[in-house]
Amino acid sequence: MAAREIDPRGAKPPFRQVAAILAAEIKTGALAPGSAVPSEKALSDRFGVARDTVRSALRVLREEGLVHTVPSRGTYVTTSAEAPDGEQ
Amino acid sequence: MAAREIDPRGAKPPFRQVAAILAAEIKTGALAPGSAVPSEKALSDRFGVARDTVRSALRVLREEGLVHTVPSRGTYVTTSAEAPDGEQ
DNA sequence: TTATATTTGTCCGTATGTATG
DNA sequence: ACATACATACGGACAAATATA
Repeated sequence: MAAREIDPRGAKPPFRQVAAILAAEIKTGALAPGSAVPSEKALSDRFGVARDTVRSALRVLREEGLVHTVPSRGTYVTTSAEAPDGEQ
Repeated sequence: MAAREIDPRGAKPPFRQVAAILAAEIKTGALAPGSAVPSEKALSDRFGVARDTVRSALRVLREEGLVHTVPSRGTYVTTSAEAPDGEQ
C-alpha cells in the first residue's frame, strides 16, 4: 500500500515536504509548464494537510519561480518564457 | 500596444477598476445622462472580466447614484432630474 | 399568437487573498 | 498547523421581463 506522503514528524516540516513533491512533479513534467496546479483544496485533500499548509508550500514554489499564482484564478506552472531569470 | 485596462493584480480589485473607468466616462460625458450603459455582457467582453465583476462595478455606480438599473431593460446614466440629492 | 433574442436577476460551484482564532 | 469566515473573482445555468420579427 501507499505510504503516507507527508510525515508530520519528519525532518522537514509538512509544507516543505509538499513543496518538494510538487517541485519534483514539475521537474519530471508530470505537471506541465503552463498547466494549472491542482487547487489548494485538491492538494489539501490529496496530502491530508490543511489548506494553509498547501499555501505555504505554494509560496515556496513561487519564490523559486516554479509557479505563479493569479488571485481568484489559480496557480500555474511557470513556463520558460515566463521565467525572469533565464530558461533553465 | 494597448494597455490592458484591467489589472487582476492591481492595487484596486477589478470591479473597482471597472467602476472607476465607467464613472470617468460618465463624468466626461462619453456616457451621456439618460443614455444606456452597455449591457453587462458587453462590458464583460470589453474589459475581459466575468459578468459577476461587471455587476459588482455597476452596483458601486448605483450606490453613487451615477446610474440606475431597470430589470430586463438595462442600466442608464442618471440625469440631474433623476438625482435624489439636489438637482445639479 | 408564437418564436427568438436580449438583458437583468438569481443561484450554484469553485478558486484565491486576507484575517481571525 | 489547523479551522473558519469573509471578500473577490470566474464560469455556468436558468428564470423572468422585454423587444422585435
